This record gives sequence, C-alpha cells and structure tokens, in this order.
Amino acid sequence: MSKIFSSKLTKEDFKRALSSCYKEMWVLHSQENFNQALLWNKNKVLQFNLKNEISEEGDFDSSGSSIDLFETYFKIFESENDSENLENAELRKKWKEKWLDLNDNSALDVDGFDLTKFEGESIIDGNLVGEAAKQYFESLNIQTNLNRNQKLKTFDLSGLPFVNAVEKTKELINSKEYEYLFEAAFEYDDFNLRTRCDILEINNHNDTFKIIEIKATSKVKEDHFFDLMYQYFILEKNGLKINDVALGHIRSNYIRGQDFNEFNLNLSEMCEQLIEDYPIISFEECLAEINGEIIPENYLEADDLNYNGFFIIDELSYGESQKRLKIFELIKIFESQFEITEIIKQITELLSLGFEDSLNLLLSNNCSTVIKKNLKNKFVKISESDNPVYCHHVIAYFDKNKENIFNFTNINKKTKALIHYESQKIYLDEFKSLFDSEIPVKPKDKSTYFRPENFRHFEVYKKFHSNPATFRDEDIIFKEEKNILESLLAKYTSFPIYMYDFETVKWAIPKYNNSKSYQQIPFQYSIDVLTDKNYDYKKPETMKHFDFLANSSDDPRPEFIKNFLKDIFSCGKGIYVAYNDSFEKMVLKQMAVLFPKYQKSLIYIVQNTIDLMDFFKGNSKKSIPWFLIYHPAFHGSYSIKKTQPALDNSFNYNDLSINKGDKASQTFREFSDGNISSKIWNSKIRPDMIKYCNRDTLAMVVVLQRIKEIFKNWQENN
DNA sequence: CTAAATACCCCACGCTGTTC
DNA sequence: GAACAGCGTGGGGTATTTAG
Repeated sequence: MSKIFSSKLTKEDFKRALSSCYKEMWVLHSQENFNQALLWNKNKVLQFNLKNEISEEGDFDSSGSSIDLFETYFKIFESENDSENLENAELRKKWKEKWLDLNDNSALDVDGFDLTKFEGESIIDGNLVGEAAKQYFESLNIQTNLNRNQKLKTFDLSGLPFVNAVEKTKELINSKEYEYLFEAAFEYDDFNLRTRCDILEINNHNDTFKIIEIKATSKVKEDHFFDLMYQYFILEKNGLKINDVALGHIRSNYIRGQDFNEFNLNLSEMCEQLIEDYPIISFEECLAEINGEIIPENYLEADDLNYNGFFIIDELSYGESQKRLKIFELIKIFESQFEITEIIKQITELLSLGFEDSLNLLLSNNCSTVIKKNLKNKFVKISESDNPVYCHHVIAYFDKNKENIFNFTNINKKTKALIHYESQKIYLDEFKSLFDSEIPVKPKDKSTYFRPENFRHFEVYKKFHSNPATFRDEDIIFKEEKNILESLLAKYTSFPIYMYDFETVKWAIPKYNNSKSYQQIPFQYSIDVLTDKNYDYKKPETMKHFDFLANSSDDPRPEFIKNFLKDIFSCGKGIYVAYNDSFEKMVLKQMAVLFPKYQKSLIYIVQNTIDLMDFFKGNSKKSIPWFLIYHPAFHGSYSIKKTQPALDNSFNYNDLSINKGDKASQTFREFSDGNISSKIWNSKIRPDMIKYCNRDTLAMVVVLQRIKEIFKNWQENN
C-alpha cells in the first residue's frame, strides 16, 4: 500500500510548522538536518534565531550579545574532540539522547525533539505533574465506579515500546472494560504519524472518546491547540469518534494546605488587596514589631495535595478573552477551513526535498506554513494573508557579534525582520541614521517603527563607533535629561543605603504548605549596606554585609523572614534598593500575605524600596525616559548582567562555579529534594552559593558608584 | 432630520524583556 | 516554567461631524 505522506512527521514537527515556523521545524526535524544547519552556519550561509533559546543568564561577560541555542550547541559540537571539557561532553551526550530515531517504532517517546527538555527542572516538573495526573484520574475512576456501581478499569501503557503499545491500545479499547488509558498509542499512515495520549477517556456507552493532554503549566497556550489537533487527527483516522478534547493543567490559585474553592483569589490578587490602602508604615513601628527575639512561625509537614484543587481540566482554548471558544470547537472551525491531510501532505513533501532545495526554502522570506487564529476565530495562513510575515527564525548569515538591528530592544522580532528584508541591511554600521530612506515605515501613517530607546541606543553606538578613542565616560549620560538623572541620583544621597537581592526556588507541584505552583520561594539573600559616603566596592571593608542561606529541606521562609528582618533594620533608618524591584517586592508581598506575623515590617520594605534599574529602563508612570545611562556595551539590554560589566569590566563572575541565578536556584532545589548529601553541600556547594549571591549585591554597588562618579566628573568639568 | 463616516477613548491582548 | 511592567495594536463602543 502506498503511503499518503512522503515522510514522518512528529507531533513537535507539526506544532512547529503550524504555530512557529517551517524553517525552524526543518532544522529540528532530525539530527541530520540539525547537523547540516550547523554546517551552513559554520560556512556563513545561515543564521538562526530560534524561539526557544537556552538562556545564559548569569554570564557577566562584557562581550555581551545574547547566546542562543545554536551558538551554545555549535560551540559544544565544535569542541567534540576536546575530551577535557567534561561539562560539554555531558551536554553532548544529553543532546544526542534527546534526538528521536525517526525510524525506531519501538521507542517509548515518539513526540519528536523537544527543546524544553533541556531546561533541567521543566522536564522533572513535567514528569511529576504527569504522574500526579495519573493518580488524579485513578481516584476519579474509583469514585465514579462507586457512584455508578460499575467496575471500569484504568491501564498505564507508558512502559511499553510504541509498536506494542499500539496493539495493546486496540485490545484494551475493544474489551470495553476500561475508562482511562494512560499513554495510549496510535499511529497513522504506516507509522508516519505517531502519538501517545496522556489521558484517553473512554465512554463505552456510546463509543466516544475524550483526549486529555497534561501540561505542567498554568494556562492553555497556542501550542496546546495544535498538540491536541494532531492527536485528534490521528485518532479520528483510526476510526475513533472524538467528542471532546481538553488540556489538564495546573490551577494557579490553589495553595497547598488551604481550603480550596475555585473562586478563591489567586495569590497576586491577595497581594494587591493587601497593599491597596495599606497605611504608610513608620520605621519605629517596625522596630516595635520585631523588637526582642523574632520567632519564626512554625509549620508542620505539608498536607496532602488536593488534586481537585491542583488540577484544572480546561476545555477552553488559549488567550484571556472571556468569549474564547472551546479547543474542540476551534478544531472543528479549523477543519472546516483546511484539510489537515493536505496540510501534512504539503509539509512532508517539503521535508523530503534534498539539502539543496531545502536551503532555498530556508533562505526564503517568510514562515510559509504558519496558520494563525485571528480575533474573530478564523484561521489565516500567513503566506496567504495580506501582510505576509517575514521570518526571523532562520535568515541569511550575519555576524551576531557586530551591532545589528536585532540588538534593538522593545521591537517585535517580526518587525526587525521586516526592516532587515526591506532595507537589505542588518548592521548598524550600514545605516547613516534611523530615518534613512531605505528603512521601511508603518504603511498607515508613515511613522517610524523605532522607539525613543532605539534612537538613543543608535546615537550612542554611532558616537562610540565613529571613534572609540574619543569616547568619554560622560558620553553615556543622556545629557538632555540631566534634570531627571539628577533627581534620581538625589535619592541616593542619604545613608544608610541597603542594597539587597534574593535567590528563590520553585516547584510545579507546591512543596510546602502555604505555597502555590511555581511560586518563587526565597531561600537566600544578600544585603550590602552603604553606611556613609565613603563606600567603595573595591574595598569591601567600607561597607557592611549580611547574608543568609537556608540549610535544610524545610520551608525556608520562616527562617528567611526572621534573619532578613533582623539584618535589614540593623543599620538604622535608610533607603532600600533592588535591581528590578518588582521581583523582590513580589516575594515580600507574598510572604506578608502568607506569613502575616511580621506583615508590617515586610510591607515597610516594599514601601521603601527603589529600583536601581530606573537609570536604564524607562518608566512612564514615574516619568523616567529610557536609558538615562546608555553604554555601547549594553547592546540594547538593561539587565544587570550587561550594565554592571559595561560600567566596570574588571569585575566578573567567571571565577565562580555557581555563576547564574538559575543555576543557584536549581542547585538549592536539588539539595532541598535530598539529592545532594549534606556533607558535599556544606563543604563544597554552600560556600559557592554564598559567594555568588554576595557578588550580585556588590554588582549593584558598582553600578551606583560608577554612575555617581561619572556624573560628578562631568559636572565638575562643565 | 437621518444615515453614514470619522474621531476618539478604553480595554483586552500580545510581545518584549527583566528577575529567579 | 512564572510574574510583572511597559507599550503598541486593533476591536468595540460612543460621540461628533458630514453628506444627502
């Protein structure tokens, strides 16, 4: 029998082709394609800008430009013979394992290459949530059997090789004895399409089926729609009548250990309510509150997880709209507009082209296979719409280390691609100004696509680039906005100044009572106190320093609060500074809600914290323009990972074994989950964790001190 | 005077970038 | 993965203007 499709197409392939980009799908379809893509990159033919970049967050390296998946793996594979680098060898091994042998029908997992599986925690969380879902449906099954006085069973096929699982699935369905199948397996067109369903609900009464996909996420997303459509398509082709599909995901207003009902406020709403109208707290009130010994609140072992609270079986599709349709209705609408078989035919035909023809496609202008839902719930194929979208995922080669339009902040990647394709330029060097005639403008009113921050970025870059030798420190100051900068600096003239920073950890399944899924649980802090104007980051003895790192697998928050409050008030009334303060404020507010004993003091810190990022990031509510300070080495970013090294590049994290926030977070989670012995923790890891966090607050001192110095020098010379 | 066209505002939504 | 914040876009609704 001849096959309908020209090649295999995994679920990940299908999702990528329809919701992201055909080119991206091509590259990640197989390891052969990926290797060829790497070769094209090496030969300066193609450049990549894939959606799921692996972040290299804590790399305080002044070289700057963001490191994406391809660069990372390119480096790893380039050094394939360098056996000395164990970390790279480990990553290479892991990377190769994740590739599916497309022709292996006995594999357990047939979904295709999934980038998120590289992010450590997300795969662990995914598996744990999947297991929890099975238990949830087991208990539902027991309950309904009691209610209807019937004995329907469940079956878990996850241990079976795919090809055996397909046979077993048929057998189980035919027996009519089962209500829920876990990891049921189906194939179509001689294994060209393969899928496993997390949960298959069988209604033996009328022979209909419901597909339930489980995700460790808090809401339905666009991806999930295509995920379920792929499964729906294969099952229908197998002759099953599907009467509904749903996405089982985490409910974000469920707090472990608390009574749950679905109308509960979620934590951020509770925080908002608490803060709203909260009176202004005085320093003295806080001292009174924490007077004497601070006794942490004690909590017993976590209560059992309430599955009815934790899971939500969501039939509605993606978006926040109140009027949004059910996923199943959307699939029906999609089917009425497009023939899914035809779409897969086209994609697989393209996939079976040789490398040379594929390269032409990879160099074409748009993401041709993408189909988007519009606001009226109609689907539109991008390549056939009035405004085809230029592709930014895979484009003709350019050197990412040279300042280019993709460095501009706050502009849509699609818009940057449009500017690139229509102007036929990419490096900032190629533009005289951002008003050059070859730069496209908005068709509607001929206004520019650029924002004020991009103009500022461009101007400073040009000044630097025209003659680096004459670029002076003061050139990073936005001189036209001198007054605003001055008033911002004035906030830092009284002492003490407390610079603080938190490290946090999170679990998809809330680990402690009084915590919710993915809640940022603080386990470590660092505080640097500038007690008077003689502080100097090069001389640590000129400042006071406090830190804390939790040391057990219990909920770290009670001890955290106790120590934090003791230290943060210890040098007298002052001002509090964080970098991107909304993060630290959120953590404090959540503790004020969930651990109300020292609520006033926690809220006092919230009320009196200012944001060091204000020097860089614009804020219309505070009337602060973008980039009051902009250095060419920022490369368009305002993260402290870029700003601090630009202001003093003699200062970096490369000597630390823990040099990223997420690495610190993951390490603590490992320790807390009992995967690191306390011996190794105490002797090796703990000291590094403390060093890392301390360096973070010191980086803040660098930023403030350098800005003050540069501003002062400029004032004195004028 | 009515109906259509235009102007304007608010809100929902999506994208970008930051923190962990 | 999450939350938060800024901000542009475009729909929906209402008010105002214009054409007949």
